[in-house]
Formats: sequence, structure tokens, C-alpha cells
Amino acid sequence: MGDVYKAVADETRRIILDELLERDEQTLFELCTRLTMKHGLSSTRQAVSQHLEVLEDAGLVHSERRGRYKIHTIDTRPLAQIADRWPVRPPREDIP
Amino acid sequence: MGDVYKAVADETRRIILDELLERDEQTLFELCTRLTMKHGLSSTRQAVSQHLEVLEDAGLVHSERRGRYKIHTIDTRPLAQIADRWPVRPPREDIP
DNA sequence: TTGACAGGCAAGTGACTACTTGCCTACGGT
DNA sequence: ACCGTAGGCAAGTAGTCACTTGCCTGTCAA
Repeated sequence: MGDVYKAVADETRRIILDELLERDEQTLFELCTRLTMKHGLSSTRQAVSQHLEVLEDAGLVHSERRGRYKIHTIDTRPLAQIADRWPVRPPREDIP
Repeated sequence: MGDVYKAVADETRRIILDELLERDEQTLFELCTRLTMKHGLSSTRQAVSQHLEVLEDAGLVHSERRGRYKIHTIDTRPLAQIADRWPVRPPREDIP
């Protein structure tokens, strides 16, 4: 099982998650097209494919083959461990 | 301003955050000692110092000089943007 | 004031990582 | 059957990152 933290450490992978959150169940080519069109990224197909592999290892994306297409589905649940590990609250204020 | 995602991408930095969450306001040497004793990490002082710098750039740690000591305080608030960006909910289930 | 302690600065190194390039496999339509 | 499309499989490369090493600065106690 891959590292969720390392998965979201890359900005391109974060944009892929954004894109899948906005429109779930996209193929590799759809994602490539949208990354170049909407986000101005000039990533090759292989680059995006490798990013999706990392996201899949982290459990953030699931994939399913349909004919000659590979459909990618987002799963944000692994991100919950981040919020669970360090509860968000204001820092200690030192008032002398 | 540094990258919060890159800051938590490293396991040592995550352990530092754990340690600061359990006991806030530690010096560099205290953190070094606890990392080696409690977590079995053999990090040098400079390594931990550089990690703290990354965490500070990301806004996750604030530091304050007191005499010859440097006190480190945790601030988990920058982590909220992760939960905000991708709301955690179950993935789409395909029931044919 | 001198030595010990807490920390900083900066260059160098090895490992990892994002990305590319080139070629190959599989499925579908005509 | 054949061509085009969607995707996979490496190997190679350039850049980043974690970590070390060596030396320097500042602070407190005796």
C-alpha cells in the first residue's frame, strides 16, 4: 500500500484529484485532455498514467477496465487519516 | 510560503508533528532526543533542524527564541486546506 | 573570562522522483 | 482482416530532496 502523503505531495496529482472530484469516472485520455486544456499542464500520457498509478497505490483512485477504456474513480477516504492524525485547532498563544 | 503537502510528505516530519502535538514547546535538542529515544530515529541535529525549517515554512510550526533556546510550537491549522479541498465521502459504487 | 552548551550556515553527496522516449499489446469499428 | 485508438512496459535522464560534514555564532554558568 502506497503512501497517501506522498501521493498528494505532487501538484499535478492534486489537480488530477480536483478534476476527478469535479467529474468522476474519466479515462486516461480524458484526464490528459482536461489537464492540458483547463489547467495548462503539458504532461504526456505516460506522465499522467504514472501519476494515476501512484494515486491508485495510495487508495485515492480506483480503476476499472471497460473494453479498451480504463475508467478512473476517486476515493477521498484515505485522506481522512490526515485530519485524524493532527486535529486542527489554534496554536498555543504565549501571553506574557 | 512553503508547501503544506510537501511538508507532511516526509515520515520524519510527521513524527515531529506527532511529538509536538503530544508535548508542545520543545527545543531542537529535546526533539532530537525524543526522536532517537522514542521513535528509534538516528537523525542528526542538522537533519531535524532542516525538517523544522520546512515545517515552519509551511506554517505548521512556529518558533521563538528564548535565550539560547529555540522553542517550537505546533500549528495544525494549515492542514485544514487538505480536508477542505477534497471532502471525504464514499466513492461511487457501480451497481449494474 | 573561559569553557561548555544550543543552535546556525553552507557545501557536498546519494537516493529518490517526475518525466520523457521508444516500442509493444489489446480492443473496436469498417 | 486491417487500421486506428486506448493504454502498457520498460530504460534513461534531469532535477529535487534528505542527510551528512565541517566550521562558525551566540548564550549561560563557573
